[in-house]
Amino acid sequence: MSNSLSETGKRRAKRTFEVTKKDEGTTSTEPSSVNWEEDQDVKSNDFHLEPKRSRYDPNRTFSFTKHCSVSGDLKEELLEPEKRIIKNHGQTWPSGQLTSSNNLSCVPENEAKDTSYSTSNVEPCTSSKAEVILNQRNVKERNKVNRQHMWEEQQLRNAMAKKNDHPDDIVVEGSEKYDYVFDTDAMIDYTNDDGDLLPEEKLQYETRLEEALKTEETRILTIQESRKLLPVHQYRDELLQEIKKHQVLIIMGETGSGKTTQLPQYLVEDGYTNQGEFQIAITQPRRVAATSVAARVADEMNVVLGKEVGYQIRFEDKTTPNKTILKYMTDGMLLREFLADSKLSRYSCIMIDEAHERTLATDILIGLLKEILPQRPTLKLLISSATMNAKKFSEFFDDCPIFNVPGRRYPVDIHYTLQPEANYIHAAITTIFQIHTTQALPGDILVFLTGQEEIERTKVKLEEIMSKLGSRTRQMLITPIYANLPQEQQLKIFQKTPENTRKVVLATNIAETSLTIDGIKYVIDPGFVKENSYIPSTGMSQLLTVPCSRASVDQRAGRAGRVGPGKCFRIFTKWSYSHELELMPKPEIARTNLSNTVLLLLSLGVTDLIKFPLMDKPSIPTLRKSLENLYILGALNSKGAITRLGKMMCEFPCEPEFAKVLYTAATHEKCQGVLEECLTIVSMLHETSSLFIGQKRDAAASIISEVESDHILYLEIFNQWRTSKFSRSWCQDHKIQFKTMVRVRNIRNQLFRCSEKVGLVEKNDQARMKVSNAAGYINGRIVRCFISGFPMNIVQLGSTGYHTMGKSSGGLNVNVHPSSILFSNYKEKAQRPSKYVLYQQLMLTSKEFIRDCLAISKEEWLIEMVPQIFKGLIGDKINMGRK
DNA sequence: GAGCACTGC
Repeated sequence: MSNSLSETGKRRAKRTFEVTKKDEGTTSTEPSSVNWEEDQDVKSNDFHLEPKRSRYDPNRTFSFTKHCSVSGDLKEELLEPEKRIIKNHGQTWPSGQLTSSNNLSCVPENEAKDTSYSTSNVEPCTSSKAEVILNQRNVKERNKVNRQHMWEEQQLRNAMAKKNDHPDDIVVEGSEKYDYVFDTDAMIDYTNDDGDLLPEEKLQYETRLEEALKTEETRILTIQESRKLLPVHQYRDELLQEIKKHQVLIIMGETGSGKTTQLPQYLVEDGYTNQGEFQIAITQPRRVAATSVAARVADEMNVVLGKEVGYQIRFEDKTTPNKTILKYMTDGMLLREFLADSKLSRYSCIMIDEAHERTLATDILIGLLKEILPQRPTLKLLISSATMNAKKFSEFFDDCPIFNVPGRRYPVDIHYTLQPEANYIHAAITTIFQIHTTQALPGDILVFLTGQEEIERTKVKLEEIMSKLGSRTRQMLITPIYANLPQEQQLKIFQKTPENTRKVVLATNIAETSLTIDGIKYVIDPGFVKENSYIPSTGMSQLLTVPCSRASVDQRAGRAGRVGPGKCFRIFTKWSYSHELELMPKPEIARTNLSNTVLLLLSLGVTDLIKFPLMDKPSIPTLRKSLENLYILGALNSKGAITRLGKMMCEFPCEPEFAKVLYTAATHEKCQGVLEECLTIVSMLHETSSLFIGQKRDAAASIISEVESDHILYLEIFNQWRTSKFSRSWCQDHKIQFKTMVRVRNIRNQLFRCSEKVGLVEKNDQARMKVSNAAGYINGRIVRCFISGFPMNIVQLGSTGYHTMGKSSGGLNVNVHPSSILFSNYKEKAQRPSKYVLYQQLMLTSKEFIRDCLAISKEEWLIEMVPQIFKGLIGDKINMGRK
């Protein structure tokens, strides 16, 4: 085993050298280099590229250049191995938290000097399976089992002593020994070549190793054992005591501490479920987290998923009544449970996980929970949060205690640019090539960009440069990832990187929290993010590129340290990090439309919205706008109290505007009988951003030749798909994402069941018998239903194009987005623009765009459906025209 | 003639 390892090491070392040499003189095709400053707080442990003199100067800066000029510092590195190890050792692992998964940290300090040299020079991620397994063993056991290992160490010590005797032996430039020292894997090679093992000793060694491996594997597979290895384990009793003492406890812990999986089990063991009488709920901001964690905990507890341990997310309830004691769920799901049981009486304990992410649902949940705590003195509340805002949570819950559980992560070196870079994409590309040409494989690169367009552009640039470089560098696998990328292409990032290739992942902040990519060693972070915010005065959203918060860039950096020590290159200055960046991202509640939330709170009996406890209060204009919207929809009466219609809207898992559309479709005398159609359109509208593969118009043309609105196109798409028996091939033929359509179908089914529950289906069926169902009539009725749901989203054609209506937001000029069917109808087919258009989204990107548009062909429908708004508006206009 | 970050019920 060691032999093959050393062979690889040798080969790799050789290769690295050659590439470095060959690359000289290719500067013309290369972008210029970026200068980097290293973070003062975190010292570099194995970065070979700094100038020699400043090696241990914490304030140093260095230039990170493409050409791997191997200078004297390499020698120094070799001569001072212990210094290196000690630095490594004390880096990020809090003392007392040393665990067996890192072979550096688990060695006691005095032992580290002697033993770690060999292991520290074998990158954990390049090791063979056996190495990996052995590395997970704690050191005492390792020494006991493997005397051969000690022998190896002795050989290494001897080797080092020899080297120190003749320091001048190490000549770097052009030396034959160069590749020997350049790649640290070669150290293993030395041990074995120098070894004079007798054949029987060798055999003995190998048999022992085999045995050790086997027992090790079984040990690792023992779930109960591995549970004990998690950092949270040693705090078990202390935690349970604190929970007993206090009603609310903030758990401050980083990823990898095991709190999400272990803490709920401790609570069960401590009797909080009282033999199945009570449940414990653990909320997560994302569905995948809820399902995957539940599966793992079921495994650990050795029960069937869905019985004692289950999960509940939208469209999927994997719990068993009277049996499930641990329930993992999305935060939105628990929020909706308040509607059925406002005391949450079936739970003895609720854990809000990842609360620092501050999703809207989390914020509302903890507000509601704070209110019911006095009424439920036995209810325990655990809030788990990252370090940065644990204190804020504690203050919110009347200074409740904070319990710190350290995490488990590898160290990540942070590098900053010396000056701000004007073009961060250019700088990112340069950095990618700096890493690619100078750093050993394996070690994939993750680059954080802001959006789809930027990612695609960067991908093209990278491919251009790679084709110019040709065979002079190693292969590069460029994989984009963003939420709207079709599923099949998304899966590419999880494929194993081929031999002698470096994977470069170009990602949006989907890679920040939502998904984890193995093998990432380098992170490049320009420090920007696209942020959506809501402007209540116009009802418009804007999507702006803004600097990330410090919490976000730290989270991104952490992505480099999941499999082993990593490096993060930030394309902004250290000064900017500490002076310009916000500490935390803006919570969702401060930048979103709150109609839905306000309606929910009102239906739960919260009448004073201003006094409702929230960590960050939404702005008064946002609240006022929400109340106004709800009043126009008829969800509130003139006194601000919730109406029957409002209560019904709450039942629907969608925006109240959509619920109003469905209500109108089933009940309004002018447009009854189109509930089916409206259910389809409403469901489709939830998923339009990831519906098409490629251009929307191409897909549209293959489905329907003439269509007057996006809404009718969506209806047609779903109907044709249904006719094809929901087939995958139909989707492929028409460039539609199958996965998205499946989601649409799920949403539609759920909304249908909901409509059934509140009696809308029955009313609709009765009406349907009486009215004409010719296509033209149906379309007119659909338009009217949407007018009643979105009376504020209607624009009027004026001399300068479309502008918004209404008293407060009137007069804002907007553009039909080029992705809309209306755009091509007007511009390409030269159809006469409709005088009024209803839109689903008004968003400011490069211009004010309206998306998903519905042409309103008859002015009188406006007055007919929402007279309280349009009688005045349209009447006024006519009068003004006469003057 | 643009180019939408990410979640959730």
